[in-house]
Amino acid sequence: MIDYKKELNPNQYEAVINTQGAQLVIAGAGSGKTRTLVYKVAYLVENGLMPSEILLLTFSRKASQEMMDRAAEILDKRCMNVSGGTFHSFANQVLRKYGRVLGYSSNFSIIDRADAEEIINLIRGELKLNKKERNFPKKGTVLNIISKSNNTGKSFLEIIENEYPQFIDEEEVITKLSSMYSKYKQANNLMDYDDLLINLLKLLKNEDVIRTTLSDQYKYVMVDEYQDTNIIQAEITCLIASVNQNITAVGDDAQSIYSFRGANFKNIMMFPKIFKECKIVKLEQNYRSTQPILNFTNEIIKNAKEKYCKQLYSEIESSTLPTILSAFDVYDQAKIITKKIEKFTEQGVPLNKIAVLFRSAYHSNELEVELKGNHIPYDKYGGLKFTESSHIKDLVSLLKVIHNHSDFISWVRILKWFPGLGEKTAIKLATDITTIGINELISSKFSKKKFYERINELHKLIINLSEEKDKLTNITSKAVKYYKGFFKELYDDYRRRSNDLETIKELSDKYSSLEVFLTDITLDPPQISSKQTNSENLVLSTIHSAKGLEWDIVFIISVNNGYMPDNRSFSSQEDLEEERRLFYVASTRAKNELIISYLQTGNSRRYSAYLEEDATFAPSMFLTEIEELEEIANKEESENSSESKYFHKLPDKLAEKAKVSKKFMESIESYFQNY
DNA sequence: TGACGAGGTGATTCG
DNA sequence: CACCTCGTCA
Repeated sequence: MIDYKKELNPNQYEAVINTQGAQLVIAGAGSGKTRTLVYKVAYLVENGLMPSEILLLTFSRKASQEMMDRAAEILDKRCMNVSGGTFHSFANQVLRKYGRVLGYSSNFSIIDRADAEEIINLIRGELKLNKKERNFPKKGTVLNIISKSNNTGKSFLEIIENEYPQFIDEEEVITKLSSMYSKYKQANNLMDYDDLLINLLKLLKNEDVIRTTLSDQYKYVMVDEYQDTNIIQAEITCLIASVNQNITAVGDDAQSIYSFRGANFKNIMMFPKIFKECKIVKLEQNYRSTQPILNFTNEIIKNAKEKYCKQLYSEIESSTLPTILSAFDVYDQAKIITKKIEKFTEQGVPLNKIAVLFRSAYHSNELEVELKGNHIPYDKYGGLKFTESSHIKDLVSLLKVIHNHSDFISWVRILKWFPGLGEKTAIKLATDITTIGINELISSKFSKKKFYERINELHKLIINLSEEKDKLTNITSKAVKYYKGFFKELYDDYRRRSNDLETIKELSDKYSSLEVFLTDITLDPPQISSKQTNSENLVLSTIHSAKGLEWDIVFIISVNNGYMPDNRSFSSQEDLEEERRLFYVASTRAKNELIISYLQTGNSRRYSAYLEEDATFAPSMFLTEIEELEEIANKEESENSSESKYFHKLPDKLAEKAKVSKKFMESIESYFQNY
């Protein structure tokens, strides 16, 4: 028996024991949101619900797994069997079962972003849109437009007008391309990430039997991170709860950071309107950070243009203020941060209690070099995933072809391994293979004699491996062995990459079905390449990937205009507001110490396109706009050499002289050009 | 016509 | 690091 009243504060307690009808929990950063959900799972199970009758939808698979583990710890093992996962993985489960209704067979494949881009590229080539005279959007851009339209319900025209006005004349062609893309996926039994959600919604909307069956099964529905759901997910949520209407949505409007994926925190505001008599509970006490850190984070969010009143407070006192330090440049910053980390470890702080956060994955490049040089082990989250590196995509393509012999995109990729066989020939051969069939191709008319032997050999291997019924590692091992025959020719740095091939073998070890393995690595791509990652290491992470996590000491680096906020966000107020929330999320990860660093010098070209011409490289507006900064944070200059005296902003008295100097420089430019 | 290496460039963020 | 473009060669 768990004493819920003792374990939880009054608001958390209320959120847990209220199990009838709809409930919205507005949970500020660090307010024990996860704890509340964990206890709620336990409470529901303890009070007689079958674990399978509870649906727990979370933002990442890891998050739901963790919650179930913790619930199992405080109650018992039954909590492990709660239904749950991400919206995407839930959609996958449902569609494997009922996808037939929509014309998919149950063994449909899920394509990742790279596959989707390849298909777009292919169609673009077919439509002869890749001519360089024509300034047609790149494949990634096309996919962004399509995906945004899917996830927001906005028309292509609207999106192009707002975000890509230079392509306004291409709207018609993009529409054409998009419909060909859909047809391609249908014809090949493929779904992309958006299709999973769209198709699930379609099922729930159009099929009364399926909707009723499912929503009857789930007696209680819980959705975490509701501020980061998009309109499709919100509708799915409502329909899945439509029979019993017992539902808890948890979220924080101040932490909405996924609008690029169509997330809309207005879902939170809509929720109580959709479910009548919805109870609203606010969790405002922060159990994570010290009061000085909260003073700082409250200031960040205070400047938000659209906000919903909520003032976080903490009972954790501390005399340590957040630190703001300025570094000369990225290299200087890398050195300073590394030194500080070393100092902390000397004081006995374990490395895994420290994290370095940044806006974009590549912002940590220089720091990573410095850390390696000083033998500080780290794990990096965010950015390129393991499965997105090109040698892993190679290998996975082979596995995909073994699973589905007419996977066109993967065939193209594999065929290009053969020396002398490029894009065009690969497309021709792959077309033949997937239309005529490889058996027929091999046995009869084969136009490209040159490659006959090699393709025949490859074909035999594929047939062989797709009949392999034993262990999945047998398949992956043989696939790796075959691939290694090309590997060294394909990559100069094959040594560095070669470990990853072993990792794929190890990853596949846990699986018995190739289909499940391929689905899993697409829906939940492993982040880190070295499998021996352990929790002892320092954490480097993008802010997005740090969501929901916490560390004793948090560094946020490169907090400059152009980096944080990212240069692209300067074009719209809304994007800028999201960047602010991002900075807020980053800062609220810190428990005891928050250290923010900005650069004095850098590449102002990064964002000058969006600002007035003479914009200088400057600390983030999110720092400079805080008026009481001096009182709530300590400032530190880089101790590094005399370089640190560099001014990031030209003193007024030098402005006139700077003009003279610049003019002179420009006047002599031609001499040197013609030199 | 197609393959392919060299060289430049510019980087969101995630399922 | 991945993508794009360009020049060269078969």
